[in-house]
Amino acid sequence: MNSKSQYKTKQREILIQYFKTSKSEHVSAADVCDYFKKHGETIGQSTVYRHLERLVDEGVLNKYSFDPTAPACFEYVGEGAHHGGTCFHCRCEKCGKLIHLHCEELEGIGEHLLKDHGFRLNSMRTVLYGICEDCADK
Amino acid sequence: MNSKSQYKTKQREILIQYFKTSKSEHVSAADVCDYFKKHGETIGQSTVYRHLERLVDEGVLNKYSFDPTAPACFEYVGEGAHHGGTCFHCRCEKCGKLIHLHCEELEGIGEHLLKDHGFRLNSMRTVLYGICEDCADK
DNA sequence: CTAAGTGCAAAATGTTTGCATACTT
DNA sequence: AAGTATGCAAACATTTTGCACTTAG
Repeated sequence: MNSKSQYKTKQREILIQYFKTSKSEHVSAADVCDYFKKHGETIGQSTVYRHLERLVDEGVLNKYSFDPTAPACFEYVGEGAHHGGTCFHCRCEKCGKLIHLHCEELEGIGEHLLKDHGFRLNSMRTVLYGICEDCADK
Repeated sequence: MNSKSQYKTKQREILIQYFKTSKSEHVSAADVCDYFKKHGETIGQSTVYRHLERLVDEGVLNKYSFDPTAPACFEYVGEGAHHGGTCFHCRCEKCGKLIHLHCEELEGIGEHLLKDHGFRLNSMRTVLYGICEDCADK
């Protein structure tokens, strides 16, 4: 967690601002690029990746990488309020939909794993696979 | 989970045999290719990927990926129902160790997900990531 | 004979890197 | 001026796809 010294640049400011105001929990590097374009600003993808990586290091963002195929996504977790608890992701094996879950009952399994199995769950990185409601109906 | 009809080909036989006898829990697509080469057999990478994907669908293999950068790994989990209850896998992010869990408490989350979130969990395919006891001590 | 499987090479995807230029301090 | 940051394009690594050929049934 080494927040290296850095300059205050336009790109960094906009990028952080975007995450702060973004409600989406699944922001990808491409999303960031699009956002800049839409607002008449420019940013190179390398810059995006470099910032994202650093912000994850700094603990400002969480990174979720599930599938090597799909793009990784990022979520703002900086000093703000945000969900106090663990966050889980469910991936539908049929349609590929990603579901973001904040659920108290699920949080219990983290504690359970630690107490009974000595395993410190990283919910950030864990994905629960299965079939979503929509696909199950078919 | 549709085990489509398929022909019995040399490639498929060797591939399955390899997984059955392989103790390694992290076999990548590249590993499979290497194995074939070492044994004087040939297999195209496309064929490898196509088989792997299908075998995962069939529940013969378990697939997990940590990093979008790194290759996905596969593990043989057998064809039959084997272990009676739900079986979860925990993967240590540090040492890569894979822990097999049979735990009633964890089985509850499958039901919970279905009831409260309409999500039909496939524990076969799900991997819980985190830090194992040994690594946490350091 | 037909449908499925195979292999090669090319394409697609997501991410990283090299390097010359521009910006912060 | 010194040290970062940026952006483009090229490089990378893994996985997927198009297509002609082969093989199992």
